[in-house]
Amino acid sequence: MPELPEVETVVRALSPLIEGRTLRHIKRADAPDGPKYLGLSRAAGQRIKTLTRRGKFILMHLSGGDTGIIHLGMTGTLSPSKPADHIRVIMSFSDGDPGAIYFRDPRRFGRFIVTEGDDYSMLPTLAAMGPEPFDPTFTPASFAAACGQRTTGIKALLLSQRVVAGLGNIYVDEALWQARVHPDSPSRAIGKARLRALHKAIIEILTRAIAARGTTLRDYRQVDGGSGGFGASLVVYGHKGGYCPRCDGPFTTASIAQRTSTWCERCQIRRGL
DNA sequence: CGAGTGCCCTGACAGC
DNA sequence: TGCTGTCAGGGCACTC
Repeated sequence: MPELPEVETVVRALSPLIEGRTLRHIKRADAPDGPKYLGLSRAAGQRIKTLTRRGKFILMHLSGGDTGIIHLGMTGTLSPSKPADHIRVIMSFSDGDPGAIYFRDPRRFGRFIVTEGDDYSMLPTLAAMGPEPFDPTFTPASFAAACGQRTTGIKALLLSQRVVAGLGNIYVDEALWQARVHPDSPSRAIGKARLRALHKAIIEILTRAIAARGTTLRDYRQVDGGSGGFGASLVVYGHKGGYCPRCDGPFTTASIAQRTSTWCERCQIRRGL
């Protein structure tokens, strides 16, 4: 559930708490390392230089040159106060306050991997990640070029992270509605005008969602436990059975790209324009 | 290599 | 009340 705005909100809150501090211990709380939890012990003794975000991944840049990579999955949270249950990783610090950061993840979709240097090969999605939506290289022209090469439906393409980083099910549906593009449009069949509109909608919606500190549906929480404020601004996501505020057409809900999708069949078109 | 499918996992919720 | 069944979905392994 955490998508780019939620992860960005977490990074902004967490950075001042941990940047510049040295990790004393870092360990799994409930089980030995598995494929989703690798190399944690490498990070012990290293200082966290900076905390950044790439798509939905959180990157801890360590003084020894290694990188701690955290993905919150569906239900992951990072918190300075100790959760009651489902703690997966504990990072403790040599001194200072807070004394530790807890990674909680009830549904176990999250990951926490410490790599040597910046070797992302064990995380293929991160390794093949498209441009950040706010990066100057993400332009209408570059977006159109990337879409023009693919036969996949636009929703599947956006969820793949390869054309632009950070979108998940919520913001994809919102951006497609705003740009009047059908989620099942073959990406190369979308006309220039709507591709341009979609590029703009992606940036606009993510900007607004970050300003609202993300969307809280069920699980996502800010570092301080608070909820995100973007939920009231959602037009299509979660509005199954509702009506389009633009044309009054009934919303359609069905599975597209293995995700529950809601759209307006009347004003979101499949090809052209 | 691109495209499509199944799986992981557990809490929330609906229905009986 | 308490049980059962369904749903939520990001990323990855796997197949064709």
